Amino acid sequence: MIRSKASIIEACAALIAEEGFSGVSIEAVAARSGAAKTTIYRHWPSREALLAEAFGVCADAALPSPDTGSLREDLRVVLGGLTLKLNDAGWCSAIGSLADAAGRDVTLERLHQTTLSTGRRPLTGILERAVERGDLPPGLDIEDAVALIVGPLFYRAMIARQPVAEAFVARAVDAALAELGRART
Amino acid sequence: MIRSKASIIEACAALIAEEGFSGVSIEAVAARSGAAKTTIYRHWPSREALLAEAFGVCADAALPSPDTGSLREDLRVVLGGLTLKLNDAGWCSAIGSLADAAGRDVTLERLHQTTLSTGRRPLTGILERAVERGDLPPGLDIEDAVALIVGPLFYRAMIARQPVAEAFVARAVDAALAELGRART
DNA sequence: GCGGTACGATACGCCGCCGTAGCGAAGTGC
DNA sequence: GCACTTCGCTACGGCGGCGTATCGTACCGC
Repeated sequence: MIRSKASIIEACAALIAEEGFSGVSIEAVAARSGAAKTTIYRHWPSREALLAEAFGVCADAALPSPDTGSLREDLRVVLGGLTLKLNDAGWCSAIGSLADAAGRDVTLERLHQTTLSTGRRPLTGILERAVERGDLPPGLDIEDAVALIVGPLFYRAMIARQPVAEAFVARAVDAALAELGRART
Repeated sequence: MIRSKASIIEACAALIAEEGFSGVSIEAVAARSGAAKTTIYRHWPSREALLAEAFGVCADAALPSPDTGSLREDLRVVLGGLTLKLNDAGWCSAIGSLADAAGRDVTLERLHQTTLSTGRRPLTGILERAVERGDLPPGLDIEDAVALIVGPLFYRAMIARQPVAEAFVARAVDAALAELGRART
């Protein structure tokens, strides 16, 4: 039947958003989903397996992946999508608690890195196309560029824990592009 | 006597650095410090009180607060200090786990905000003096400026979880200053 | 409508942690 | 050196989570 699986994952994702990655217990998932604890253990071998699967649900919703031909416009679109997520407490809780837990568990570190690299793919794509067009200098370090662009946004939302305003995103883009547009030292 | 208090705080700070803010139990502190659980409860009314006090130890070590008259040089010094902390796994664990937990507990949110505003005071001081000297435009939004400057560094260390290189810090400074030096829109 | 499967409910033993209590042994002040 | 404080040790009842086992039942395909 597997009619319970979906509701279990949904409940688990909601709990991750509320309580954080390490604050979710199987008992709580069972209570919230209406499923029995036994049923959960029938579907997943361990707590980690369930969490990993449920995590995708609340963090994987992809960013837009525009290709307008204009670097600035592409960035505006993709960072608009990112801003929506950064201003969502549940998303921040999920990502933040996983990032935190990743420092103490190799398995979680892998999950976190996978999530990260999947999530920023739209952005790296934009940057690579901009390099091909000549809008950004060749040999650009994509990793550095991503950190320069989204770093201020993540800091604002997840460290300072304050809302990310559209005007601030614009400033961050201006700052990053001013630097990235220069030939490298 | 109070000879036990110091060792308890020290053990608690070490555990925060290792296990994160919400991964510390009184029993673990007792075992690690050599003190009895009873003694801990004699000194602190609750787990939270102890954690708050111990947190200061492993996160409060102040950044340098230079005033060389040169904005770039001041930034170089203070961000050098910050980079040392960001490349320390214990510091990241402490700050990151508190930032994460702050989303679910008002008391911890206050502690986190206090830690943040204390920690960035050297940086805000530098920026304010630069504005007074005319090196930065008047009316500069200090909050925005701080996020622009340190955001990429925090992202690199605590989100991407990779080492922060000196060259990257230089690029982040260049990017932020290029934007901050402009008149605001 | 009959077998098989997926499920819910309950109960179990185990563990780790909570916060408290009682006691005896050190160290400290005078 | 005596009173007093601080401390370590042990034990307690309670709680919540773990992962497993058992049993009864609802749903499915055919």
